[in-house]
Parts: sequence; C-alpha cells; structure tokens
Amino acid sequence: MSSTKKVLIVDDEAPIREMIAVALEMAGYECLEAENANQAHALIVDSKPDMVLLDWMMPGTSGVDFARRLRKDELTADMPIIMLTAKGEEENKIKGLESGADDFITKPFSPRELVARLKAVLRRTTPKGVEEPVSVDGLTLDPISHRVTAEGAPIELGPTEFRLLQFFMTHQDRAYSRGQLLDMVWGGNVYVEERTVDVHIRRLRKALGERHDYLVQTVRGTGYRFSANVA
Amino acid sequence: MSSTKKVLIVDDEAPIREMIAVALEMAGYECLEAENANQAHALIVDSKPDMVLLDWMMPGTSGVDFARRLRKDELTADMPIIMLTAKGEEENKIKGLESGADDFITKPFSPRELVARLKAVLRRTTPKGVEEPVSVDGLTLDPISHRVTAEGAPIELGPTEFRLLQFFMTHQDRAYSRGQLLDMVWGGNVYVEERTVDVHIRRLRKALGERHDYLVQTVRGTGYRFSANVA
DNA sequence: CGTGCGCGTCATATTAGTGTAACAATATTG
DNA sequence: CAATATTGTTACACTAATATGACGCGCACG
Repeated sequence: MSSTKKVLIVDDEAPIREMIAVALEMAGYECLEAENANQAHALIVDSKPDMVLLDWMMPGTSGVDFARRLRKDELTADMPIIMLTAKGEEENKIKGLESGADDFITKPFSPRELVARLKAVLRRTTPKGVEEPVSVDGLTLDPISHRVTAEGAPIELGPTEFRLLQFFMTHQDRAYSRGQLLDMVWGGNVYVEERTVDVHIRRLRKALGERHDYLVQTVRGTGYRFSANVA
Repeated sequence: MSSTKKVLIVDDEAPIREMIAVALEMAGYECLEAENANQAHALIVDSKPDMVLLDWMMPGTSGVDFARRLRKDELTADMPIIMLTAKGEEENKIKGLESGADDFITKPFSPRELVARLKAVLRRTTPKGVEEPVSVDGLTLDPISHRVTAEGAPIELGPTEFRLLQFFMTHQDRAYSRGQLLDMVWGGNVYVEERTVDVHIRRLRKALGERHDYLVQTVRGTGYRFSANVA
C-alpha cells in the first residue's frame, strides 16, 4: 500500500502548476498536472489521484463547474478538492464551498501553507470510511491492517478480492454492473473482460465461505450487490 | 442493452475504417464512417452519433483541430471523443487531451482494447439518471439496489418483470396497449408476440401476490394499466 | 533463473429467464 | 343463451446469463 499521495493540479498557467508541483514534491507528494477540465477529468479516471487542486478561474469549464461535475459522478464524488483563487474575491469562497470544495486557498500563498492545508484536508477526508474498519454480520474488514476476519478468524484474500470486498462493504445495498465494478475496483485504465468480474466474485464468495457468501448477491441481468438482507 | 450506440469513425484510410467498423459491429455498435472533417461534421449534425473515433493524422483538418472545433460548438461540445494516433508519439497524447479528447489510443491496438475503451468512455460520459425509489401502497421499488419489497418483505422478480413494474410505477394511471408496453419495456426493435405481454403481466401479478396484484389492472380491449385506484 | 502466486481468459456446466402455443375462463354482443 | 372476442393460465422448449474449474502467463521473491 503506497502511502505517497497523488495530487492532481489543475490550472491553466503552466508556471503556477510547476511551482505548486515542486512544492508538493518536496513535501513527498506525487503530482499530476492538467491545464483544463477535460484533461483533468481524463487524468482523474485514469490515475485516481487522492486529491485535486483546482484553480478557480479557468478558460472553458471553470473550477466551480468542474467541481460540481466531479461531485455529481459517483466515481469522483468523494474526491477531496481544494480551490485556488485570486485574492480579494471573498464572495467566491461561498460559491466554492457550496460547489463542494473541501477547502479554499487564496493566492498568493506560501508553499508551507499549501502543504499544511493539503495535509489537513487529506487527514480529514481520508479516514472517512476509508480507514475505519467496516463490519457486517460478523465479517470485518480492517483497511489499516489490511485484514479480513469472520468472527475473529482470519480470511485469506488476494489483493483484488480484498479491494472488491472493501468496495462492496463501503457501498452496500446497491446493484453494480460489471462495468461499474471494473471502474471502481480495477481502476479507470485497465481493460479486462467483464466476465472477469464473475471469476473474482466467485473467488470472493469461496473465500467468505458458507457463513458469509450470501452477502455477495447476484442481480440477474444487472450485476452484483452486497447486502446483509437476503434477496 | 436497450439502445444500441452509434459510433462515428473518422479516418482517411478506408481499410482502417472498415476494420474498426467490423470490430465495433461485432461488439454490437452501429457505425458511421467519414473520411474527412467536413463529411464527419455533416454526419454528426445529421445522425447525432453517441461518440466519435477520430484519427489524429488526416489530410485537411487534422484530428486535433476537428476535436477543438467540436468542443467549441455548443451543439457538439459534450460529444465524447477518442483519438487514434500512431505509436511513439507520446507528446501527442498531451495535445490530444488538451484538445478535449476523452481518451487516446495508439495504433496498433487490438479490437478488444478499442471496444473496452469505448465502453469505458461511454459509461463515464453517459449521465446516469438520478433514480429515486418509488412506492405505492406498501409496495416499493428501489432502482438503486434493484429491489422490490412489499411492506419491507422482498419480492422476487425476473429482469423483465422488474422493468415492467418499474415502468408501471413511473407511469401510473394510464392504460397502455401491449404494443406500447413492448416498445417501452422490451425496447423498440424486438419482435415478440403481443400476447407475451400477457404472460409477463401474469408473472408480475403472481409475484406481487394478493396484497398488491390489484395494482395491475386489465383494460379490456386496450391493454393494461397500473393504478392504486380500483377501476 | 527457477518457483509460487495472483490474475485474466476460456470452455463447460448449470441455472434462471423468455417467448409461444394450447387450452381454460371470462367478458361481449345480439 | 349461443356465438365470438379477449384475456388468464400453464406447460415447455429454447436462450441467455451466470457459476465453476482449469490453464497459462507474468511478476515478485528467493
């Protein structure tokens, strides 16, 4: 589990992106850059960064619009966003936060401030459901220790099954198509057969054993669902 | 699926277009072809494809320019675009994304990859309608979890019955002919006996049980109706 | 440079869902 | 009430969708 966080910087001015990137890299972050909304979107689905630094003013789709767009799509809905804006536009702050930004920084800012805020947001958003253990009917998944147990007894899972189960446990009672599962669990830029999902479902069920395999439910003609309720 | 997607292939080399078209048609897409920007533009306005496959290198207006042009026109601004380019031109990738392409494939590519990418792009650009649960007299259908319950107790439905019920619950108090139901629930381009509808109505009623089967009402000489009010 | 493990794909088995036809029941018409 | 039109029911062959087991490949680790 790589603990280096990926940050996507979206700004139309290359020098600014560069400056920020340097600051962040010195602080141990990995940086991606995009100069407009479309490019940013492509990179997000592609590389799944851990957070987005978004310039307020951009030609084409503005930062706010883009943030809103990200919030709407489930795939990116919980992506942390920090808005960057020029000074003296306090009223924008309102709109920025409304649009779903997690924080707001006005230029000019010091690298130290940026890193500090970023850390804060990351600390605040990352543990949200991501680092907390989840458990259902005696089945527990602990993201921190990367372990799954049934009534305390450990369950062996391959990496993919683990991610799959983690996704399921954090998105219960929802039917997902194989395609959606591929997007969410495998990642945006892998191209595998949809049937592969079946196989991993199978492996997951087998690993869960009779006691818990009812949780992974088939929704015929649609996909799969994880739920503690039968049928 | 219900609606077959139309894909416009723009490339100046006919054999390549043909190859791509064959691959896509096998995967169940409908294909349009154009060999230059003008022709492509005409087809776009004319047939409104769901996405465009655009060759990077073309005589006349190049792929990038054309993409830009599409992005500028409001009518075509959100048309998904996948760029095709020759290998070993990584820096083009940047420009491709800049110009607004949603994805980028370098030749040579396998048909499988092409189809997979296409699917992915289509999946993430097709906005999913926000689906709220509907409920009538204790009967609830939740599109998200893909579940139907009567007073909380789950009801088993096959895919077709599910769609049928979903259609009914979102179009209540209105009589539909069997033909209309076939169009709406089965999809426009399938040929099945109209009496098949009767059978599925029967199955639906049976699944709903005595408690709720009154909701599905026969309109003699016309078809069926879903309503909480008794006729 | 083997070796083992996890992953993706295939081929095959299994099961669930569909459409049709045939017959029963019920309404409609005159 | 008979004759006819329409809908309800059921059984069944057929198809589509999912489950399962096996295989080979690539990669990390020794």
